[in-house]
Amino acid sequence: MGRSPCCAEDANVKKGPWTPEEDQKLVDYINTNGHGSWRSLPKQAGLNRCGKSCRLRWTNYLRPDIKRGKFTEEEERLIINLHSVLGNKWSRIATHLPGRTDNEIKNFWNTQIRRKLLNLGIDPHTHKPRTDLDHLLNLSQLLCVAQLGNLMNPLDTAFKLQADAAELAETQLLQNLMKIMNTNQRNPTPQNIPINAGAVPQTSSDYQGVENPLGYVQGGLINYENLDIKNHQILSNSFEQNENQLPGLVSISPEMENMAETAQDSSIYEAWEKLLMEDKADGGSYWKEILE
DNA sequence: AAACGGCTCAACCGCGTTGTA
DNA sequence: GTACAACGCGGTTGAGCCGTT
Repeated sequence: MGRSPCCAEDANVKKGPWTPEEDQKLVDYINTNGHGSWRSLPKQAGLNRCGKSCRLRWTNYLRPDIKRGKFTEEEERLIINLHSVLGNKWSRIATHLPGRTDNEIKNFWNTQIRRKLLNLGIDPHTHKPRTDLDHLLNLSQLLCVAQLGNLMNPLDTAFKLQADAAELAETQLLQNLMKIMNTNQRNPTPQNIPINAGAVPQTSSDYQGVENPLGYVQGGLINYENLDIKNHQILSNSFEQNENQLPGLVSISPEMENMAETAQDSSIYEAWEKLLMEDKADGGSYWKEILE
């Protein structure tokens, strides 16, 4: 079934940034009459805009309960946790952050959180450690530093921190490999399919506990706060606590999950090969020992 | 001071969903 | 059950701001 494009009947409707006068008209009208039908609102409010544009302006900017200013750390944690469960369901995420709009959260995610996670070696889509080659380029740099660090005074904290980061990256890679090995050894049976694969929680009780951001972060998701490489605050204890608890919490369709798994597997093998080559070139036996 | 590039965020676009006749 | 209108959502765009060269 086709649908006519929004405002197609009136090609002369204004687009682009709203003026203060337009804002005032919209606010005055909604305060007096409520928004009612967005389609008919612009005409009644004396605005040369389409209803969609009015709705967006109101919900994302003019609504009185909009919270302005920077996101707090608490909000940031909550967004990450909710995103790990809900994916890009920005409006669903926004319902848990009073005063924040889906658009605002989406922008915040795309411009800041996403980059932060990438820098920490975490895939922002899966919330799992990255295993792509770009990341491995950084990894090999870290490995060099780590090896240097071993030669230096162990009390040299800057080197030690970077060495910790390298070790963390290595362990995460190893963990992924182990996972793949385990998966490949078993025949895929329906019991092996995660119960929640492809399912998006429909009620708040479906992600009970997620709204307790601290509990969730400490319990399952990588505690990226403690991995804040930028601020040199890697806490190896917290990693030890979490290293066996990297849950597949992202809800994607089974087909997508299979695709992602396959793609991830091949890049992990490539990464693995690269690390072995490097290890061999260094005459080391680190990975051999781990495997044994 | 000017040019440039990166970043932010308001706004738009297109599609899926829902409601109604 | 079908057709259509309206709404809502997520992805994308682009103007403007800001820092760097």
